[in-house]
Amino acid sequence: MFSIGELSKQAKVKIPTIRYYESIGLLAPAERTEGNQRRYTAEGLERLGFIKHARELGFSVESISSLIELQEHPDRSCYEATELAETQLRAVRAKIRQLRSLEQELARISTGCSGDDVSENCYVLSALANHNLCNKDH
Amino acid sequence: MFSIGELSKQAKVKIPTIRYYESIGLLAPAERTEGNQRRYTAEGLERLGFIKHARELGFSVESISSLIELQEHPDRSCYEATELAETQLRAVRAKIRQLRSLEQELARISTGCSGDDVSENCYVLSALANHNLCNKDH
DNA sequence: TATAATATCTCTAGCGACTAGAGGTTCAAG
DNA sequence: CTTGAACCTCTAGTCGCTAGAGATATTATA
Ligand SMILES: [Zn+2]
Ligand SMILES: [Zn+2]
Ligand SMILES: [Zn+2]
Ligand SMILES: [Zn+2]
Repeated sequence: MFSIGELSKQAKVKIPTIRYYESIGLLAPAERTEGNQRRYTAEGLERLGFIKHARELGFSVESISSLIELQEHPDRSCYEATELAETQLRAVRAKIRQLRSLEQELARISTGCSGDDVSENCYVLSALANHNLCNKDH
Repeated sequence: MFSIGELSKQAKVKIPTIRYYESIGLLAPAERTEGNQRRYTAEGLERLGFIKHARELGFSVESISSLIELQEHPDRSCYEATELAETQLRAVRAKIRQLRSLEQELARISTGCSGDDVSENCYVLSALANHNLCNKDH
C-alpha cells in the first residue's frame, strides 16, 4: 500500500491528474486511510500505467474507459478493442496528412521573406492574408 | 455595411466565433446600428479572412494578435512575423515527428490482433498495458 | 401600418484533459 | 510531541471555440 505521491512517482503521472482520473471514473476510487488519504496497490499502478500508455498513444479518455471495461471482462470478444485501435490509427494518419499539408505551406511562407524588410512588403503577412497564394487545401 | 450573418457566410466563420474574436480583442469592435447590431465593411471581412487563414495554418490566437499588430504598422520591421512563422513551422514538424512515431506503434498494435479473440488474449490490450512491447519512445 | 418570421443581442455554461492555487488536515521522522 | 512534508477538497483557469436561453431588432409580407 503506497500513497498517491509514490504512485505519481512510479507511474510518472502528476498527482492532480491521478485525482482527476478518479473523479471522472477512469480509475476506481482508491482505498483510504483512517485520515482519508488514498492508498494504492500494485494493481492501481498497473491500471494507471495502462491509462498513461493509452493516453500517450492518443486515445481519448472515453476510449480508454471502454478498453478498461473490456480488460475487466477477459471472456468478452476483443472486437471493440481492435476497432478502437484502428480508429485511432486512422485519426493519427489523417492528422499527419493535414499537418504535412500545413508544413508545405508554412515552409513556403517562411522562406518567402528573410525578415529584414518592412511589414508592408512582407511575404509572410501577405501570404497569410491571401489563401490564393497557397498551393494546397488545408 | 453588412450584418454579422453576412460576414459569417462570406468568411465561412461561425457567428459565435466572430463575436468571440471581438471579445478577446482579436477583431476590433464592430460598428453598431441604432438597435445595437454589428455592421461590417469589406475591411472587416479582410481582417477576419486573415485570422481564419492563420488559424487554419495553426497559429495561436496570441501569435495572430502580434501579426495583426505588425500589419497595422506597415513601416515596422517584419522580423517578428518571420520568427513567428518559423516557430510555427518548427512546431508543426515536431508534431509530425511525434505523430509518426505514434503511427508506427499503433499500426503494429492494430495488426497484432484480428479482433476475433477474447479480451484476455488480445494483443491490443496487452500492448497497451505494456510499453515494453513498443519499439520507440513516444 | 401591423404582424410575423428571421436575425441578432448579451450572458452563461460546456467541451477535453488537465493544471494551479487556497485553505485546511494527516502522516512520518526525529 | 513537535515539526514539516505530504495530503485532502474545492474552485477556477487554460485554449479556442460552441451551444443555449431569453430578450430585442430588423425585414418581408399582408
Ligand atoms: Zn517579412
Ligand atoms: Zn492557405
Ligand atoms: Zn484482440
Ligand atoms: Zn509504448
